[in-house]
Amino acid sequence: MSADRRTVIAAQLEAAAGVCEREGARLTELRRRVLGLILEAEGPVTAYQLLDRLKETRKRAAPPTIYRALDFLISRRLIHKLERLNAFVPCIETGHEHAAQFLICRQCGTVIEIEDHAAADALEHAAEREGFHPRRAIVEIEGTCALCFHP
Amino acid sequence: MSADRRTVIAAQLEAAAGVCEREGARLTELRRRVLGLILEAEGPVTAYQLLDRLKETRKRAAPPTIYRALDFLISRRLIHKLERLNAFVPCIETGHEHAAQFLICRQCGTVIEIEDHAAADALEHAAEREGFHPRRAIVEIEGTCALCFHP
DNA sequence: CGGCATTAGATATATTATAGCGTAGTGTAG
DNA sequence: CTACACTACGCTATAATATATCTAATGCCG
Repeated sequence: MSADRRTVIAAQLEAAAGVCEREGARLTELRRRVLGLILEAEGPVTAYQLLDRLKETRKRAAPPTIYRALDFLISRRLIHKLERLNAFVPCIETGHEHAAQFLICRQCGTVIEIEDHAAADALEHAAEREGFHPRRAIVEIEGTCALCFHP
Repeated sequence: MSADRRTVIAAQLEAAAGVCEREGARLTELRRRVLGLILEAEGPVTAYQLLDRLKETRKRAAPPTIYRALDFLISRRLIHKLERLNAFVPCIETGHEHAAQFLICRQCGTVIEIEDHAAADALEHAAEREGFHPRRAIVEIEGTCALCFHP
């Protein structure tokens, strides 16, 4: 990993620590380490991939270790779960409520997070027209990314 | 189950048979039975729930039996998979390509399928602005349905 | 009928996720 | 400072979801 990338990740971890502190949540060593592993990953990473990596430095880690850390990080909006992939990625907008939408490339597996308010609003209105009170929208669009697309 | 409901389900099965025949796909006895079980269910139903029900009449059914039938039904657009729930529901618009969006009530578990073109278009445009070529959008909105909502 | 493709049976195993209970650390009211 | 409540974590087991692989049966088409 480049020095630049390490610096960026360190800054993201500090930002996460700030978010947690302001909200009275404890970003423990374990949780910070798991968040670090997700930030280091090049793309979506599964719970058991994280577990394998975590075990390199924390031999006694078991599935609940990872799932509890993931639950915490999701509850603090520091990461997202991609339901389609059963995998996890960092939030682009650390620690804030935001409308998240994901573009998943079927060729290369790359995932791009976007935040499109027009689409989010349209979905909210569509739900409300049914008398439904939306709390969270899962939006995962599968297709081909710009780099993989050859017409 | 009411006689009315049985009639409706029989009609839905016939419609599915028609769709398959027109497309040269084989709605075998097994696949028809699994689709029937999904139509009979009051709400989303998991693969293993289906397997248990299927076993009542087909003792030798095993997980691959169900998963293969589900894959077929999804490929023919006769059912949807809800990624958030790992569960399956019938399509409202049997056998046609359509923009499907789901409203999932956290209180009662009811799932409502809607088809909102404004939201679907907004998502498509958002994806295309990233140079992405969307093929399928997974949209599952969690919240509270009209019946469960008490302000 | 014979050959090919599709479907289904059968067994095993992989992958993803949670339950339940005990222990240790942390903050805090008394 | 200490007893209590609370949270986090360790640990073991197990549940729930899904797929791989090989073989047998079935249907289709020439």
